[in-house]
Amino acid sequence: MPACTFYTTAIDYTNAPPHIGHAYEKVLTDVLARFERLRRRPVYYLTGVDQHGQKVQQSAEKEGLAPLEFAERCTAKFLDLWKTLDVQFDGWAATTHPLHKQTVQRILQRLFDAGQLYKQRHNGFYSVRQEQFLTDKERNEAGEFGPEWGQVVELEEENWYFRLSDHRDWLLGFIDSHPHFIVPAFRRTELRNAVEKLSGDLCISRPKARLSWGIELPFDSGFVTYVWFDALINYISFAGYLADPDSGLPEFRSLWPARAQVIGKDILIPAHGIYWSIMLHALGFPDDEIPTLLVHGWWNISGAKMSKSLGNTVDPAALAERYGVTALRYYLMADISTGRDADFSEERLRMRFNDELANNVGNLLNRTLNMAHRYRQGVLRRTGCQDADLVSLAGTEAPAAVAEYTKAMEQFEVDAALEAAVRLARTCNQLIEASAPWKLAKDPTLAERLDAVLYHLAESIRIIAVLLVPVLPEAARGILAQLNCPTDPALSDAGWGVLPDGHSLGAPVPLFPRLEAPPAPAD
RNA sequence: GGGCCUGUAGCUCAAUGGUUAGAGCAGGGGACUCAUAAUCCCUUGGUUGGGGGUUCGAAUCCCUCCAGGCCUACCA
Repeated sequence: MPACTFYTTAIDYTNAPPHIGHAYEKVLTDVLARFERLRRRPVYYLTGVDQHGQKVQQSAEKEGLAPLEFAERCTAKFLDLWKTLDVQFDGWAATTHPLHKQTVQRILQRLFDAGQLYKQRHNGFYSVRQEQFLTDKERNEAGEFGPEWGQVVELEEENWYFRLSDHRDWLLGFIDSHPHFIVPAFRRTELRNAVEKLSGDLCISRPKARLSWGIELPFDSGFVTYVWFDALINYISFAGYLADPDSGLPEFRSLWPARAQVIGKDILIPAHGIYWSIMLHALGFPDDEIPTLLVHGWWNISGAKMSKSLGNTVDPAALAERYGVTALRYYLMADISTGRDADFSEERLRMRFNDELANNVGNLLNRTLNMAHRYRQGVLRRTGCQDADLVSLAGTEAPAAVAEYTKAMEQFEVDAALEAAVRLARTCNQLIEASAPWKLAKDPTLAERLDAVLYHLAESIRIIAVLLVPVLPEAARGILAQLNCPTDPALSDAGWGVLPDGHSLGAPVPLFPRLEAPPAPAD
């Protein structure tokens, strides 16, 4: 076990602006990392951008920019978004970084020295316009390459290959003996079937004449390395693998293996499940240092896959602007079951925010503080009251919620974790109705019961706030501030009975103003 | 063509092969007043996509069909 919990995300390609899927993955990983911080465990969260490759080179040319300039401009959009969404990462993996290049070249040299790479001539049909080789799947019904490919020539080209298929049997055995390699489990089946059919090696280079925007092979300057040995390497290069001692990068041994590498379902096969795991194996990583891949699903737009060509992408920055970061983060974490797909809907975003945060949690805080001030000048009293409903809340329901929450978070099921927290709030609202503090306040003989109810409510809300910290860092701090509690709690503070006798509560200020639907466009 | 996933209440989802298939929201009825017209209680609603099979027992396992989604398709 490494000293530090390490999470990585896929790095985003700097060819197009971020959409809701990018935001989801980074927020999900942010929540997992913040959960570790809540537990006061060391954590390192690495995310970044993939800046090389042909599409960046082409897009840059189109706009008359140098590739780096184009990539940096797009990178800035991602960085802005992460700041907006409170995504708090520790390491930033930008593949144009010199230290990354250095590690990539060291790794390539190693594999070259170990005989894992070889050069081979390939003959095929090449589209000049699209700058790519064509395979039979590009042929149309007539068995020909259509006009969309422009001029197609038969071309012979040399390239470098990685001996992928040598490791096929190892990977099959590894998948079989490591049930937690892929989360969720059904993706593991899918991967195994794909590996069974694996044949052939992996082309890892492009001749510079065709693609110059990349990292040069250290043993053959006529080529740059293609995406796999560039982008995938970020997970270890920025974690300090093969780095010089004075590089300023983290100590690799303290991070590796990652607790989970968070990726989308589209890049499990073949990129991460096959190429990446075999790359690690070929580099000499033992089986217990091949990290878990946490494979998340997609946000679809009314059932359809989101894509630029359909024009149905969702801009996360605009959503954050319209509804606030709290509502957006909550929705992204609550309304999808980790690993599965979900339908994105602004209506559901508003609904879940209003029902669960405004009406349930927010209003609970608000009414509790109001009653405490109205009946007790905001001062809590710990009493010896042993009424069954209160004993049950303190001894059973609150601890059960914390336990359920913790278990769910450890299994990356953020939606289930949030549900546990929200259910505790619902229990508190029920307690208020059942105990009717406004009636207790009228009867001096029930003063002790009133104090006990108010104390139990405040304690429960405090615990709920602690549980909400990873998903809603700002809002949780807001709740704790109104309770006059420290705003950087640990998970251990979610135990019962932290508030002392005589504790003064702050003034109630609505934290989750209800969201209204935007006016219908007048078209 | 090969593979994987999904199909359960109007919606979003739960249910190690084991009581009468549950919860939130929405809908209907009622209560309360501390509160962000919030909350609380009661309630309507299901041939678990269809059809076979295994079992004392199936939403769950097997076969098959239907619908939707995704990956992959001798590979540079």
